[in-house]
Amino acid sequence: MTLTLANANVGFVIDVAFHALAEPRRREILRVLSDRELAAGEIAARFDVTRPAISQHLGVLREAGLVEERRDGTRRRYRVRTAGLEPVRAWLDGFWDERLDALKAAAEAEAGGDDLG
Amino acid sequence: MTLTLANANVGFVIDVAFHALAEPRRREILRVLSDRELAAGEIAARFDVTRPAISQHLGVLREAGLVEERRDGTRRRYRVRTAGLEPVRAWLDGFWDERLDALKAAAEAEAGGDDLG
DNA sequence: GGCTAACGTAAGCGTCAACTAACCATCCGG
DNA sequence: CCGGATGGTTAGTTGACGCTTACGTTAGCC
Repeated sequence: MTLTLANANVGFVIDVAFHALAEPRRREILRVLSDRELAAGEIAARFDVTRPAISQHLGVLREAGLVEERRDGTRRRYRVRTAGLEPVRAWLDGFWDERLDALKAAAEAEAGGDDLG
Repeated sequence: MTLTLANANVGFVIDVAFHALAEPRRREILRVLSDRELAAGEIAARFDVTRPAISQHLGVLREAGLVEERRDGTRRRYRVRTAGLEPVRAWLDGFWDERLDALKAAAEAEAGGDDLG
């Protein structure tokens, strides 16, 4: 309601994704999981922080749809969910397109609109 | 020094960029600036928060290399700096490539390595 | 059933970030 | 020079976040 943009539904997903990616540790977790599936303890073993900290990070990544959880006995294997990165890429692409369109329109307007052919 | 990764120099730039983009208000500022150049007051007039808040956001965006400042009398016109978004895109692309390479290698290894030709 | 391993969760704590209010700096017209 | 306009800066507050310690939960094994 604050702005005129329709950021009621779409903006939330993008916000969660960017928020999750803003933390360097979470990006490193994604990098570690990029090529293989690992259990929570195996992930935590690669960092200096305690295991609960990693668990909380995994929870944030899971809420953002960036990782997927698969239960295997007492283990919980985590794997990257590629679809979760699409909102971010879509935001970047949309930004680019919007900008290019505006620049092209501005160039045409400045030239008088007779340089199309 | 915390990890074995060489995130001393490159990681900092990416961190600053992601941190700047993590704030929804700053992403909206970039959207507003995507098609036109605006002064600080004109930007602030489009939001509910006070001008100092916008000024601080603009400072963060400037430090992250996402916007450019151009002085014009007492006015300060701000414009999007496209190059600032490249580290983010590079991170996403690098993540994709790394992941695809690992998956391809895993598939070849699982097949026995004789399915190359 | 008891024991251990693997994990998530809750409470508490220190730190950082976003916001507001008040202040300071710069530029321009009279 | 003076007054208003534009806008960055500082001090202080509030809320969120990441981390640790302690505890609860589930699965497998004897």
